[in-house]
Amino acid sequence: MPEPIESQVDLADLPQEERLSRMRHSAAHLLAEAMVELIPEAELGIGPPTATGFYYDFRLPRPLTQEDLKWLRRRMRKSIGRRLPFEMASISRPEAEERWQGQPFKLDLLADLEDGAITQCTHGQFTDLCRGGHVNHTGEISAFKLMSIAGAYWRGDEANPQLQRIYGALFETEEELEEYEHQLEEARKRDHRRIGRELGLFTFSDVVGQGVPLFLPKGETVRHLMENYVREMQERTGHQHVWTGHIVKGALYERSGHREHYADAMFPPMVDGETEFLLKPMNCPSHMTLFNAEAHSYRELPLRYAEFATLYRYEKSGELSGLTRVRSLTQDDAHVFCTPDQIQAEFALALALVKEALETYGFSDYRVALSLPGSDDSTKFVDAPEKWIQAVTALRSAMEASGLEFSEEEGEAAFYGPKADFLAKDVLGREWQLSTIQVDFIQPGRMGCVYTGEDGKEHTPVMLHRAVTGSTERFLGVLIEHFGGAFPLWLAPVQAMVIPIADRHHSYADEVAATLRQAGFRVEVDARGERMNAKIRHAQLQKIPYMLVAGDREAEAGTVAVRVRTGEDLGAVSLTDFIDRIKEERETKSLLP
RNA sequence: GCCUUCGUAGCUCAGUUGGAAGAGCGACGCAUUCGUAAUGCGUAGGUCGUCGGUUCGAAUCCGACCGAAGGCUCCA
Repeated sequence: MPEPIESQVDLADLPQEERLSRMRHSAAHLLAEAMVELIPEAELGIGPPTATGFYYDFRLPRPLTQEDLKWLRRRMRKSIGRRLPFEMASISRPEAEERWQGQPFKLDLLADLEDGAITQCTHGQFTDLCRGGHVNHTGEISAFKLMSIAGAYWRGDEANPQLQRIYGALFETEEELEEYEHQLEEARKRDHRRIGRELGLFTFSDVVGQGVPLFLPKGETVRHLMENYVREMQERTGHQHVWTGHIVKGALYERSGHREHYADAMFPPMVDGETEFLLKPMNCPSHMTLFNAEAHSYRELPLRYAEFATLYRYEKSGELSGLTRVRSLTQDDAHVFCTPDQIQAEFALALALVKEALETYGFSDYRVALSLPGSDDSTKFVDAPEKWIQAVTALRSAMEASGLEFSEEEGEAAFYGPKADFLAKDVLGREWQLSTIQVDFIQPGRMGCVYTGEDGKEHTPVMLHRAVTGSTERFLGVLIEHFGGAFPLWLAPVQAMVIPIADRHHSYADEVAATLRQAGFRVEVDARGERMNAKIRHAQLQKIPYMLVAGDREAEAGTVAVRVRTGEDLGAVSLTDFIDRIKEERETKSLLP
């Protein structure tokens, strides 16, 4: 017989996170209950809480519809109204196996549980295998909504059956739920794919192929500015830029070890007689080849190679998404060859670059995840225990020296070494992995990289991999959403729109534009046969930082009437004063307006 | 790659039970020459994603393929 476990809690005493998590998990139980009623042959997977709600996975004889979601929600609400207690009980393995006979996923879960640690949870007529964490009764479940239906593999493994997952959102109050839906709506409005089209930045075409973004002139302008910024930063910090082409012999990646680990993610080879070429999916082997082209002394180290390289990765078709997940990407990649003693200083330098860049772009809120090798999976990581210890120790002490907060994540390292990944929060609070710094004790040895040390003997350098913005495409996608398309002046593809009020002001408008261009600004004149109001509206929608209205008064006085895209009206400003203002903004990379 | 949904004009979207392809915005033309978020009138623009099938007849029903979105998985 199941043995009851007392689990009364006073919800008000719990921290909000815990309270929400209990409500969300409990709601998942109601969903499963409702599903079993709707489709009795449903096979149940798992139903955990998530950051915004919960989900439950089911194997079903038919696809779910939107109508089903409505029905399920109504059924769940009914259970809430009944204020049914959630009763936890301990249960023996034979009893559990008996109860979940015909529920293959529950039996699968059961197999992983220790005897004596098997518990179930019952509310009303429904009992689920469950480790606990509920509210006291169904009436304590608050505002929720069933959001979407998605496919998900059992235990997240492609080799397992695919289940249907229902996602729900749950918050403590209706207002918070609405707020969450509002946030989703805001995110949709800021979607970089939508803004990219509206602002004429980039496009995709099935004629060219999946996952290859095509940049229109305005989008290319922004890309170029982003790259220039990193290039300038790299030059001033002792990096040397290199260039290594687009294809590489397959054999090089066999030697480096990449082919073994990433074969699935490379495009199929091009074959020329006996030789296979691959589209370059990463730069490290090319940069190590460059390193090997010359003899190196310890006096030259650290040697920092940087490249803006277009890489090609065969992402599976279902993984592609706008600019954030593409098949052709440009990496602001750098490889630093150094001695073990220099790791800490080089890491600090890389960190300084990353910090500066993230802050310049207005990502003031970011955290660092230290990705370490897992203890169990020997195939995923190169087997060289003492080198891993060395690399992890170096990275950890460098992180500690930096004073930045960081978390450690097991099993997330690259095959050749640990990584420090930078996760930045955008204005909507979403987290994006952007920059990365990695320590590599493995590849330089494999590739035969050596330098002559002070002792006159050959030594293998350590290599740091580092990307400031990661992929330009991805970073741009994130930036578009972060700024909602309203780029700061230094990045804006069009920095000012001159708006002549009537045709007779065109020549003055052209003069104004010419003067600004002379000062190095990107300016357009709206010479359409439209009214001034329409031109202002157009410039506003294009998120152009400054609108310069040019009419009789301005032409007379040699001024422009400046409207900022925030709506602020600066009134008549002399052209030289205006240029001073935007020069200042450009030089400081100001985040205003 | 897999699951679900979707694909109609440059964009956003209507299009009833299978019976003559529509609107708004944008583009273009003409008129208007205007003071801080949409001037008026007109014109052009579609092999209804592609291919095949069912049918007297397909945007509509069926199949395959291509592409997109949301997930799962992965990310040097």
